[in-house]
Amino acid sequence: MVKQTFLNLSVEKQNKILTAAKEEFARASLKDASVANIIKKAGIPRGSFYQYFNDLEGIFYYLLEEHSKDVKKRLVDNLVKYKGDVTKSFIDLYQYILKKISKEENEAYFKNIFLNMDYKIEKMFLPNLEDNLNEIIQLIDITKLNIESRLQLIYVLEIIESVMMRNLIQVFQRSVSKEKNIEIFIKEMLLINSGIYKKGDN
Amino acid sequence: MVKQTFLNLSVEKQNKILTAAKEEFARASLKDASVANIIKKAGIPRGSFYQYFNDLEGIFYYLLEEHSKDVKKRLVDNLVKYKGDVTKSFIDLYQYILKKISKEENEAYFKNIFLNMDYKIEKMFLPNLEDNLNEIIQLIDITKLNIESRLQLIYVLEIIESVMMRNLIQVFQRSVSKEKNIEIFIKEMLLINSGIYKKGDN
DNA sequence: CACCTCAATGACAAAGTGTCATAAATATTA
DNA sequence: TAATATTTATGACACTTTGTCATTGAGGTG
Repeated sequence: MVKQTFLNLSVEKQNKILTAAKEEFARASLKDASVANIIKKAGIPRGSFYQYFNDLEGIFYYLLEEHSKDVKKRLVDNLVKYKGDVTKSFIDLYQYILKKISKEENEAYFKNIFLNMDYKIEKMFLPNLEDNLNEIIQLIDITKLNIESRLQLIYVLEIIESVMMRNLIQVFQRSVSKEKNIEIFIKEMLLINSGIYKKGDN
Repeated sequence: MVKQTFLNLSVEKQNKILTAAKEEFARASLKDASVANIIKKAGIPRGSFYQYFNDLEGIFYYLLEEHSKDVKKRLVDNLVKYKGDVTKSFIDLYQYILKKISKEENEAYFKNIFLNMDYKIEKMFLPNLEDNLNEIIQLIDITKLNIESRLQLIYVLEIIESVMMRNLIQVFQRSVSKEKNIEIFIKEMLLINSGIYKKGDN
């Protein structure tokens, strides 16, 4: 958890600490990173760190939250732009995230995050369906979807998010080009759209 | 990594250590568990532990491997039993895993695993598609599937595994009964089967 | 018995964690 | 302005854990 003390700090000092933290998380996963390294890089005493955050996780999730907000905003924008088309919105979102995590200055940082992505981090990273459900659901055009209830729409969103996340992780896991990776994601989305079973056989 | 020295030990001694480790991993996640606790519980000196395993992860993944083998066997059995029907095979597999992880004596252990499931653990836990692909693919009846290539079949399997895994995690994350959880998984499988888009609209 | 191989042992250095009492800085009030 | 209250800064400290390593012990073999 971030503490009020940190938020009271000048923006410059905040940034100095956040930058140091990001460097540390670019060097090592949450599991292997250390408070010791962050304070060394930021040039602050140990005690200060613990005035600002509860622990290492605190600053890790604080950093991650920025991206989370950004991703959610893009999804909402997309749903408006594509008039509620879920598939188009998520394919665009996928490309947006991919571009972001591939940026030179972010790559090592996101590599550590994605290769150690657990479901707590995933929940933080993606627009949290449980919290923002209503806002997102309202924007979706359900007339094209093969669903009969709000609950089924949630299932659809969860399936898409699962598939999206796994594909993003594979960016760092497999030696596949960005272009190929997008192609695979789109193909999987199309499979989900049309169904994996032959029509009529079900 | 497990070392040969451990495998040379008597089965009783091996079990004493594995039991202690399982207790520790029932108490805490991989991140929070400690070698110190395992050796205390097992009553072995510190040096011995490091003769048997490289580190904590070593024994963690060694334990997990047992389940991995078991799950893979069940999937193969299912594919035979259900004559290559992917959906039926995975729904049965899902129920099998759910039953196993809900067992009294396993619950705390699996809770820690699933709530801290990252993609490295996931890869270990599930029948590894990359390693066992051929064996599994051969058993699948593709005539019912809406696919045109071997590659698409892999996509289908990956989608199913993603969805399965997320639902398993939610057993421990959400306060939903086992029955309801199975129901949701089945509904999601049916959605994937028939497609999330209305037929003809695509 | 002498030798060899492999297992057992626990002291140790290194590294990190989170806390706490105290000092310093800043804000508030009289 | 001076006194007081609040907030922030600091680093020493106790504690926990890790992985190593030199030494000891046990069992088998020629």
